[in-house]
Amino acid sequence: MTHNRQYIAEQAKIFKALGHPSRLLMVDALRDGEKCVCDLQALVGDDMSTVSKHLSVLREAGIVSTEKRGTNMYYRLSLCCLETFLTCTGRLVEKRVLSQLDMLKAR
Amino acid sequence: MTHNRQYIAEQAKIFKALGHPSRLLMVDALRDGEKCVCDLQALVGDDMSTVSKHLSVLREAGIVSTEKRGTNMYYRLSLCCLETFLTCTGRLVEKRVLSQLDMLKAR
DNA sequence: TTCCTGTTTGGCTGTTTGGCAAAATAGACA
DNA sequence: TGTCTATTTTGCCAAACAGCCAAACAGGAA
Repeated sequence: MTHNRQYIAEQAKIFKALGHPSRLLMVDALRDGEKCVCDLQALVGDDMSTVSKHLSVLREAGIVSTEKRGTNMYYRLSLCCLETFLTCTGRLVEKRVLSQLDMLKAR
Repeated sequence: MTHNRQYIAEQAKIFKALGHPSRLLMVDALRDGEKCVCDLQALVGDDMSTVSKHLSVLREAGIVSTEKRGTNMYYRLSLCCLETFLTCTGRLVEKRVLSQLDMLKAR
């Protein structure tokens, strides 16, 4: 075992925060630079209040950080190492989709 | 944006599965080799049925795979690239804990 | 000051999750 | 065959979550 339970629980919080389609979509979008809430709202299409709540989950997990400039609040990624992992989980998803296609063909 | 929504949703499922302390604890333990359900049950301490349910979540997300040998069911990690990401989120957690300590000291 | 705009918070509802206990299942082995 | 033993499934309840609307808030502009 690598870490103790407290440690694990904190890390789980990070994963949990990433474990929602809207949140992951926003995080993914933030990979190419900061965005204001309005941008992200346009991206996911939910109610503004819903988006804001999702963002606060990401913020509390330490995945994004914020800065208010002028009238807007800008969110940017503060978890740097997503890149490789997203690539990896992406591959897993692809592999799974492919094998499901195989199963369909096999019937 | 890297992927489409379906893609993102599938990836989110992976993160969501990792986003529970017991599940992450088990996944972490599986990093040094396969274990049977009884081992994992001893590790997390929950009811056997609860552990089994957690494991099925991990299995459906494609994070672990299973093999029945003799009387036991063995679980092993099938998501290979956790290593680096866990290290990274671990660092984030550490940094956060440290800054919380600073805040405590500053009072 | 008031108004406007972008964002967050509070409250409500329906849905999902986590956990235990009990029942069901699948093999192994006598 | 029957009986263990390890695991999964089912049923239930409480707690947490997701989403919307409305209200509150903060800062800039008039």
